[in-house]
Amino acid sequence: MGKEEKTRLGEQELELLRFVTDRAPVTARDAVAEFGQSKGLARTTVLTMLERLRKKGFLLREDENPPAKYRPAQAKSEVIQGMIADFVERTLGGSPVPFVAYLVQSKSIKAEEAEQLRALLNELEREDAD
Amino acid sequence: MGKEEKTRLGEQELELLRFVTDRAPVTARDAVAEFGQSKGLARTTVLTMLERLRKKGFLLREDENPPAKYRPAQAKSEVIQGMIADFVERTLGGSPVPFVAYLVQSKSIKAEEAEQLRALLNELEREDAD
DNA sequence: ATAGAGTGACTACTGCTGTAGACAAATTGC
DNA sequence: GCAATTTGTCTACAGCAGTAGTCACTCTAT
Repeated sequence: MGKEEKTRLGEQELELLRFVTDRAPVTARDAVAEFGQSKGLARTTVLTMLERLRKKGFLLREDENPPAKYRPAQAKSEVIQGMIADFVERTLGGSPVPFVAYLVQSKSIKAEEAEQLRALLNELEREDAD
Repeated sequence: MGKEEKTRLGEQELELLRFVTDRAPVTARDAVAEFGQSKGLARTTVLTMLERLRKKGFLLREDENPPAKYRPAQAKSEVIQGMIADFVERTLGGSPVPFVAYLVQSKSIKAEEAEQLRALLNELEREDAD
């Protein structure tokens, strides 16, 4: 995720990126009508953000025929994982422990996720034993 | 964390806040000498950021006698958990699933971290059993 | 042919973040 | 007493994020 390492996304840009990632492919009009309207943003505000995201490399635009269609430059999961990696590195100093502590204390981890984490830890234990 | 809901912190501000949170109480001179120098920042840059963080309510300053000492307005864990909560809400739409997926895929957990994670999961298990 | 609708580019503004010099006042060392 | 050092405030700039109006062009409906 080279581009993201060079630029930062603002709050609103992030949410627009997620919107497009969830709904791709999206026309500007779609984004204006749904994303923009739900946030009370002017048409040109949404257009500007789409263009900035495209210029930053987070969105791609297919515009052989109007209306142009936008989609994320990376698969949805990559977009999200890049953001998480970024957050963990910049805010938590690289350690995921405080994040898990938060999830445990806020009781937002469900049994399935806890199970996945246990499986991961077991696998790491096996690898360390090798 | 009412203040943080009103303002956002930039990257550098965040790291300075973490530095002060880790080392409290900290004089401006400490911050300039350690934080600033490690990042190649001018003295007045660090001073400005300290003052902005104080004005935003993230730092408190005891200045009955020079040199003033800075400390976080909230306990370290609260600062961190507030940021995580913020991130989960804004970037992950409230769901911990993408973070768990990130942990599973990143394979970057250190042994010490794995141990701490195990303890957290054990705690979760105990709570679920109650 | 023309009005209306849709589209995308251009432009511009505010406040914030990151950055840092200049300055005055207080303190310290000689 | 004075120079040097330390401290904190004031000020200012560039670039970015968020915001949005205007305009020209294309397409559509009449």
